[in-house]
Amino acid sequence: MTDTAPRPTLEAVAARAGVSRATVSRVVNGGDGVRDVLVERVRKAVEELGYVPNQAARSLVTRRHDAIAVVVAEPETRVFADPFFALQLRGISKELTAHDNQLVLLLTEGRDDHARVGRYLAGGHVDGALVFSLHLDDPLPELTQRAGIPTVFGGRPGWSGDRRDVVYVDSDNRGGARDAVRHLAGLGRTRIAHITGPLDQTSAVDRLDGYRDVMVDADPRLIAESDFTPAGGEQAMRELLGRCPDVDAVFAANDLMASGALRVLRASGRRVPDDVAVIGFDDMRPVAEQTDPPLTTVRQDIEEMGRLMARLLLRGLDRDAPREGVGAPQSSVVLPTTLVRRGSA
Amino acid sequence: MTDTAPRPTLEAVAARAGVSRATVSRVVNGGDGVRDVLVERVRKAVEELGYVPNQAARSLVTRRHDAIAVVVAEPETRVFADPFFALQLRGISKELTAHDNQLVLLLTEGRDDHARVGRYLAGGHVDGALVFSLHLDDPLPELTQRAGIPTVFGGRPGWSGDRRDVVYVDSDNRGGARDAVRHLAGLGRTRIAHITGPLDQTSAVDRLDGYRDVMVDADPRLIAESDFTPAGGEQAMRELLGRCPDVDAVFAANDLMASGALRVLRASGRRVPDDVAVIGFDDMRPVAEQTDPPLTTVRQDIEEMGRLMARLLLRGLDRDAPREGVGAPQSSVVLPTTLVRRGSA
DNA sequence: CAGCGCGGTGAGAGCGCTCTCGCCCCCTCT
DNA sequence: AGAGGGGGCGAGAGCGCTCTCACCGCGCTG
Repeated sequence: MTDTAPRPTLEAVAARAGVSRATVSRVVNGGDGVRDVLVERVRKAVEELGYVPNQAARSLVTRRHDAIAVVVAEPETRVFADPFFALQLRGISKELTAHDNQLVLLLTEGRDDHARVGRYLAGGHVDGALVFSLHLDDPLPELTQRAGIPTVFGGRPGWSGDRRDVVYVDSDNRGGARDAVRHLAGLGRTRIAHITGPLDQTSAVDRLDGYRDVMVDADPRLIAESDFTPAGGEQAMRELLGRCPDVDAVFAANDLMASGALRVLRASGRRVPDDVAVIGFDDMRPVAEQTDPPLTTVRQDIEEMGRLMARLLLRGLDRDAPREGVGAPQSSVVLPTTLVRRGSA
Repeated sequence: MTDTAPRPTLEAVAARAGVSRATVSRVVNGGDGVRDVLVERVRKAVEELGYVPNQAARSLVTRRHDAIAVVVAEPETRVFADPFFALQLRGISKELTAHDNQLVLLLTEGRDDHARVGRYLAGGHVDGALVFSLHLDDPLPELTQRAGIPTVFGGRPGWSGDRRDVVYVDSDNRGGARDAVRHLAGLGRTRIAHITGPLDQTSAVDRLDGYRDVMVDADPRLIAESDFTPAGGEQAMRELLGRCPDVDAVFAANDLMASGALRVLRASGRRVPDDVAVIGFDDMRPVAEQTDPPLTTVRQDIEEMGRLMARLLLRGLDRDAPREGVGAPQSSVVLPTTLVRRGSA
């Protein structure tokens, strides 16, 4: 933990190369309009001195930071504790890195933190924000809006229905759910139950809608509201079994709940998929592949979602484009899902 | 995505409050040595104008950034895809937030990225770094060292043996492993096998060492080298069963491998824990609780590790302390582990 | 051959903030 | 009551960079 040596400045490089600061600056930022001889000389000086531009000084004048905030609200840290978020983050990171942007991670817990995040975003530390806020009543979207900072959401924000300028990236939750339920129907199942996620999250709502799209007049008793956890899945499955002992298929809104359902089904003496077919959602490998039988599920390309979010945001920033294009809203993207067949259905 | 309105500057606040820039600055930074009347007036002006300090300008002169880099190397993104890393990140985030520091996340993939990270760290964007680099040959430690930036490692770095000034936070992998194996021995098991992680990671090595501490002259055939994945665990378990059909206990270096081993054991007709007792490591809930039977395992307080890393680093930065304390190496911390008994042993 | 244009370069003015000084005023001490 | 001291405040000099603008010299045109 040694103290850092005094870092060389532009001035120093200029002196060594025998040119002006302006020229060094030009070279460092691309070198257009500078004779090759000088470019070479400056490069050499930079190399020898180990010069690295001071980002603070640069930002001060350019008003750019080449940094993007990724905001994750506490409720999401559940999501965050599963690979879902990690993969998304990885996608984001890859894309940002490719464009020389830094990733500033903001995790929030509760109300106070929202204020803090708002202050941070408004503080002009970052050029844009990627926000994970899948809850209906989340204040985050409002917040970034007010901070006047370009934002792309991960997952459809709950209140976005009426706002045209909200940009988000989401999986086709509804379509994926439809595929799953259709697959079950195609298997000849008729008593198809659904275990929902928490209905204050758009993803859960959309999956339920997809289920309803296919099961147009489903017995309402075939729907059990749950919470995306394995324990919740067990609980919901027990309820379903109690209400409708004749259920012959279950579509759970995520793999975790499906795994819980699987256990309950087995404990009840039912065979999967023979007596009851089961489909999950997410394709969380560690879970889906380890269940018995392995879980048939709906896969979404999570890493791609992250990458896309970043891409959309950066494009929206549109830094080198004609002025009028700046901050122009991109349109949202909904990524397709695919059904992954394993043993459970 | 509206363009940001021109943000008010210190100057503007000063004008509105009828004081000098210096006074506003004083108030914004704590307000010592300013009369209450003025403090109040400035506060009001700040409020009305919605003033937020420009961090770039501030950093330019203070040479502080109140930002910490968290560096995760690609090989770790495996780890990263499990809750382990997410939790650690959460701990880090909490601690940093509490001290008004930002978290800049750097994920690296391959050699090129190392250069990039090196440049970034050297670029003076952050005040310190938290590095996850558990591999024996990892260049990252070297890198932060050269960048002259205070660093705390997550997990004992491979080459740290001879370096006194390396600070890290780790779990007591060796002790935890000892506890696990002792527990198995206490159960009366004598043919206790060990499935290792990849031995280029210190955590895997340490767990193996712990195993050996107890099984002083263990049959070498009872040790199978693996890779921390479920598939690897299956493979290793098959090998073990082939070599030593009489094995009556298995200590796997993580839960994922233990879950794989469990499956193989069951497939081989053995009963767990009756015929073969199994213990994992990590206490990755989603895995450990879902196996059949639920996995007995060694828990580490992951979030606390993260928090501790951040705390150690911030303390090392020691910004407000007497000059001589700055950058003083803190000592490393090794967190205790606890055995969590479930059904498998 | 004068004049124009243009690519290439340097000088210098900030960007918004912190921090050191020095000034002023008021309070205390003798 | 005068001198000395100290707390409170403002002036101003940068921090390291970018960017505009003016300048210089060249080759070209008329």
